[in-house]
Amino acid sequence: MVAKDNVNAVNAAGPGSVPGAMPGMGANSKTPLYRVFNQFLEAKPVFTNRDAMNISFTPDNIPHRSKQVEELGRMLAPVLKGGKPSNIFIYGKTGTGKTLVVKYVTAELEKMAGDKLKVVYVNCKMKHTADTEYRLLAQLAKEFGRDVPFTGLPTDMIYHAVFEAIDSVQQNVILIVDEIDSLIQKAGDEILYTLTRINGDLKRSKVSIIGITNDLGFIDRLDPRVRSSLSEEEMVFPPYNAVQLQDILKERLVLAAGKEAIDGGVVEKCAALAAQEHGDARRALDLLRVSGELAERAGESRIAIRHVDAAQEKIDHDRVLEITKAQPKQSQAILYAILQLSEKDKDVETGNVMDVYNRLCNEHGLKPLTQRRVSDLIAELDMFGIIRTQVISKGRYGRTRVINLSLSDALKEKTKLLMKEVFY
DNA sequence: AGTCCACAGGAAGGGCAGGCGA
DNA sequence: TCGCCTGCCCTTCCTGTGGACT
Repeated sequence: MVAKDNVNAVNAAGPGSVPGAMPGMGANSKTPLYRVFNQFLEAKPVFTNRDAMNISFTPDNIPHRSKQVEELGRMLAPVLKGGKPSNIFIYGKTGTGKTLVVKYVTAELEKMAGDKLKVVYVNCKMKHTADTEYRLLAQLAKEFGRDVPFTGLPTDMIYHAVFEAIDSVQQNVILIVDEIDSLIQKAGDEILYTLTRINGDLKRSKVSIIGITNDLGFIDRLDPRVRSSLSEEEMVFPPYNAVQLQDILKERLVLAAGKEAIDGGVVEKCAALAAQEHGDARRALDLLRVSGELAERAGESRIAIRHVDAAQEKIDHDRVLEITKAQPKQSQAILYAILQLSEKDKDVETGNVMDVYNRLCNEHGLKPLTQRRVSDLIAELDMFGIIRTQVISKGRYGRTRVINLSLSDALKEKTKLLMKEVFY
């Protein structure tokens, strides 16, 4: 194990020395870490501009989204004459360029409008940032220069602080609420009702809302009053096809690395794999970026097809293992129960998961949760994509959830090992 | 057609932690 | 210090569900 070798290297270096330090820093050129760093420094990098491969990077040109860019531009243009644009509701699946286009258009608009416009972006999926009514309001207050505690104040006080802050200067405000469905799921649609009517309480400023979601059925579940005011204008972002994804990747490669950094077929493969997942550009970029990183780590200066295969495996592994590690112990016990049951080739249903879970709790001194709570945690695991569940009726023998693991065999083994580490 | 089962899942609320102002 | 507020995790209670069984 590398970690063990490094510990030995630390001990061997003696007290006060820096393990694997670089030349000029008291380096010991024989330590394994020194060789790792040195190899990295000497290797020709695959990506000369790593930032361009990042999801959050906003390029000057967004391929295959010019229609949406222009349409959104036209909707927001009234700002330039001091008018209030309509509220806009945007939906489309993950990785279809919604956030990118909105950020790009509003940034360009801000350049032209100057002080007359303030754009505020909040992502409601960011845990502990804007995922509840209170936190969203606190985040808004902060954006407008009011410091409020992250908990403790009555909600009406926060509302007041936000209204006052927005109205302190005459301005047009565009409030971008990304992943808006997460907020409504937790906080209800009352907050949207208030926000869409905020202009009635403002004397100097005007606020327009751009709501973004990848839940296509979200708008139908809203209160009709909120629906009509939030979606004065609507935009739909269709998924990219494989050819469009190739263009996106090629454009980013020009900025990040150059065509000489990849073998033929690499871009095509990344695009094809991402196109299988509802045309997700984010997935395509991730695949290419991780492929490049794997190539670099192997000391190679070109990305080959085999790096893409390895990258796909790695992305799935990392995601699942990271989620699993971050789960509370109760959730881990439920997942472990599902893993054990699926190993025995038994029908995995809520009832027998409860049995195994209760046994695990007894063995490990955990206080078992109620069936109601376990049911929610199973639904959560489903949401993370670790398991797939389906509610079925067995007639006289009741209704239940049939649970299947959606992990490859290799990943199942790794997850099982991880669970053993946690519980034994 | 009515009954039954084993849950799913919504609603309400308890208990705790953490923060604020008086 | 105390009362009040929010977030979060959880339980309790309840209604709904849908296909097999009677």
